[in-house]
Amino acid sequence: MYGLIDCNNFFVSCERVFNPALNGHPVVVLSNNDGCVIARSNEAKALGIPMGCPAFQIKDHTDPRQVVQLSARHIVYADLSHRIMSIMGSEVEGLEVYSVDEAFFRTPYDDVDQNHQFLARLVTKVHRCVGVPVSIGFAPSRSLAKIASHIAKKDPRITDGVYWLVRPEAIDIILRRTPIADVWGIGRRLTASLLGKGIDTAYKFAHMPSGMVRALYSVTVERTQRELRGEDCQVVNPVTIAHRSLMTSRTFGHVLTDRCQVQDAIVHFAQATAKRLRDEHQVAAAVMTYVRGDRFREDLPYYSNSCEMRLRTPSSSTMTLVHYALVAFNAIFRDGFGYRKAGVMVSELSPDSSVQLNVWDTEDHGKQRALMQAIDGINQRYSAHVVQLAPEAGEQSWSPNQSRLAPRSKTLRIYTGQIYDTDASEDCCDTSNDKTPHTHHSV
DNA sequence: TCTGGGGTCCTAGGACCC
DNA sequence: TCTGGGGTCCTAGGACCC
Repeated sequence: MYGLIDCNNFFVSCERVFNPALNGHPVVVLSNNDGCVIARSNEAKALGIPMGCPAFQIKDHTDPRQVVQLSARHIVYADLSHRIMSIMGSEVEGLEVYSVDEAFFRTPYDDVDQNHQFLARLVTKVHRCVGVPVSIGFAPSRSLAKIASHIAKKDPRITDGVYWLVRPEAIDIILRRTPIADVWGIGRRLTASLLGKGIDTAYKFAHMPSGMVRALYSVTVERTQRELRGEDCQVVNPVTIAHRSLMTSRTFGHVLTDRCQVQDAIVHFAQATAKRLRDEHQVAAAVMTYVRGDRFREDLPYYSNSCEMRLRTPSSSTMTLVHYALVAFNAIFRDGFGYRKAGVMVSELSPDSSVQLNVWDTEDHGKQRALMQAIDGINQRYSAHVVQLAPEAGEQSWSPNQSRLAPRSKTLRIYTGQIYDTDASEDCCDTSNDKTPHTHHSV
């Protein structure tokens, strides 16, 4: 059987770890540009604030002064996630980290009650050690475990945070109560299509003829259907497996028209992507740059384009990737338009241990690799951006807005040996969101 | 005034091959 | 008048996820 551990209101719960005064209040965490709501506390959900709600629309749902709005601090969330996954990894077999706040695993026992007791203790342990509340569901398939974990989270009668779906009669009852839109893998388009055919519950979907599902939709949808019938056939690609592509992109704090400013951003994104690639010990055979205008501004001409470059030899060198990202950028940049977002993506990744050198390639890859290792080493030893290839102005014109970072007094806390200092300067609002937690000393 | 940032997989259709 | 039948590979775009 499969279990799914799911953190409750994850980003909000992380903020509450560092500021317990937030408990009991409606709290939302905002996306990178303080744009939309990406996490809500139960109190915020009760006020009717939907997921993905643009921040400026919160007032449509409630008095915005009632709601604590916080800029996201993904570095902090990633660290807490890592702690939770470490605990899980040491307690269960076959942990598949599916996202920052979710992981599938194999339940350790054959017996349902034994599993239940074991997992209830695990819920308590994670909460006690990390401070983040979690829920666990378990069932014969991952899709059913997902439904079970939602029930564990939502139903207040489930006090120990664990819910299981194993007996066929129980599964039928729950599937009849589950709206088709709540099924994992059934998004907006499929929901609309299925509703049009009178399929409004997970139960009706599970009992459609398989051949019809396959013919109307795709193998993915058919797999989802089989999962609801208790068959284990979902192919999960956990993030612990190597990425197939990596992307760095941002919405700018405001519309940019100057070529140099957008180019600065591209250089920054390419550098960041190259570093992540090296951290994963992978190389890329293709680099794509894209730019686009502001899709919400109807008063400006909209332009959007992308260009992909193939590398002669797969690489993770910052110099190489920046070079190709800029060649692509120069191919698509047009004067006279406003730009609101841009990004760099690398794809066709492979392990860096097996780079096949191109006969016609004249670049010296050995030297580049040694240089990259040296730079990464210096940056790791000192602070993140001591050595950079391209000069970057202190204040980047494209920096996203992040005006709602938790105040320093609320974030600087000693936490099991680490000090988080997410807002280095007390007076000015530092918009850089790349601060890493520094380990100053053990406590 | 203000609308995120990553990822994955699948399918259809065209180019090309024998 | 009559105009094959498979294959494979690649790409763009759609749909989904958190």
